[in-house]
Amino acid sequence: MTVDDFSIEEIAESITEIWQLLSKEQRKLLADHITVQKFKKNEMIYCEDEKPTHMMCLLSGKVKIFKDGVGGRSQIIRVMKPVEYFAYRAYFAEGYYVTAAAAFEPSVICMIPMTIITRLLNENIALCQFFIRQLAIDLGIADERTVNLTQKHIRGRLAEALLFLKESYGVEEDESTLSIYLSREDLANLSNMTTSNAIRTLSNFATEKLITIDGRKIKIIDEERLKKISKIG
Amino acid sequence: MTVDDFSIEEIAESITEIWQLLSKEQRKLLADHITVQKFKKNEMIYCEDEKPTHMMCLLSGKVKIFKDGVGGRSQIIRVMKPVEYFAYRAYFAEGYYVTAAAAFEPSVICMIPMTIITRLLNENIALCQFFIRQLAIDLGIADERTVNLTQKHIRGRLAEALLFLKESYGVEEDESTLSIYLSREDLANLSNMTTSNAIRTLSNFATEKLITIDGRKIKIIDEERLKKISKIG
DNA sequence: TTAAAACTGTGTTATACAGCACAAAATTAC
DNA sequence: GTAATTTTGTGCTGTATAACACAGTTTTAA
Repeated sequence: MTVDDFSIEEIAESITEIWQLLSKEQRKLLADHITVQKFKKNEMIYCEDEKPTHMMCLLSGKVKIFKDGVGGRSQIIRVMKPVEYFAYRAYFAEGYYVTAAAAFEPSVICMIPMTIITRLLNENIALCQFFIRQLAIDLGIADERTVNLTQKHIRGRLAEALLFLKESYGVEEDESTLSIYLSREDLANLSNMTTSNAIRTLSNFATEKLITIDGRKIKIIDEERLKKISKIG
Repeated sequence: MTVDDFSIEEIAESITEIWQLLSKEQRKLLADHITVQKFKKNEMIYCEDEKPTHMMCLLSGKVKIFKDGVGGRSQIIRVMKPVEYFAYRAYFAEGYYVTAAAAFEPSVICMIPMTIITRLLNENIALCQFFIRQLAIDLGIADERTVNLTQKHIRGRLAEALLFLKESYGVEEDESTLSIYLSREDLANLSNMTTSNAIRTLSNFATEKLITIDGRKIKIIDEERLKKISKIG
């Protein structure tokens, strides 16, 4: 049995965090309703104000969750890496999406109808608790982020964004080059600043030998000083 | 049977949203472990970095959830009114409080040990779903708020705060005076600005006949224009 | 292969907002 | 009831950061 080139075993392996919580029948129910979808670079996955129908699990690639604000300025709220779940909040809150999602890179996403999740939730306490934990963690991060984005200065915010990217997506074999290559604009949208200021501040960091930049490749040289800059704001 | 002057029936009536989800034995378990605590005006309820032990339900009074940021500047994250639940997020996320809570006014709070909640969660799906819903709603609000606080201008943020207070705590008999009397500093901390700017912008709003101010009493006169100011930022 | 579009970089200007100082008023404490 | 403290209000100054303009570079498309 396969779903769009992926065997159900492969998918189960990927979504093991949820899969292992389920009974045999529940797994069957899930397997029968899973679909897999591919997204090109920069393709939208879902849009703000849309009605949520599926929970998603990123199988491969990288995804941003963002929100368009005043004057077309976009704010990246969080980023997803494999294998993380997203797009379920709005359904649980019985509302519409307040964010949008797009692929940073070509991505493969596993889609599970929320109606199925709801059915499973009615008979599986462990699954309920999985979502409680996830939501609680994300809410804590959101509260932190609100204060950091509003109160820290530009250097602190950019330093934080770089460290955040390292933590989220890791580094290449050299142990210091960020594994994600973002445009300056995305970097700005992550750190709540204009593109010009992201460019300028990034150059300053390079001059100060905190990082090196080669196009979109960013190498973190002095993580300790970056942390300090991020902390003091 | 009473808990600090409150009969268990009175408390049950207050926390009905959770109470009605429970079986007879579960109610007994809860009732046996509930305590009630009173807080004076401005008294701290819990602090950042503390270990969470109890879920709380505000029975009467008004409470702010806030976070101290860079340079002692404090940001109000959300406000609670009776009968709302709070202080449970950190426990679910298996971490410490990332926020603090304090009483705006003399408040009475019902405390339920998280260990009891956890036990109940293991046997009560409806209760699980209650928390999933609450957390999902709060996360949506947090995401909205992040963008509003970072991107809107000062007037937009203050207008939003005033409307938010009206929505949260309602108005007095005259249908327009906000039922909560905040210091200019709290108003500033709610809207992410300095106290001086809160004062100034508030006066401007009064001059423009959007509101009237009499000490800490704020009367909303032109809600439509306020909404417009809040929306355009 | 060339044209078009998107991205990156830099300098200049404009401005929203913070920071500070100080006075008046209101509240709290003794 | 008087002093001390906190809160409110106002003006002035400084600065962080947005906004704009433009040029060079890279990527995409036809």
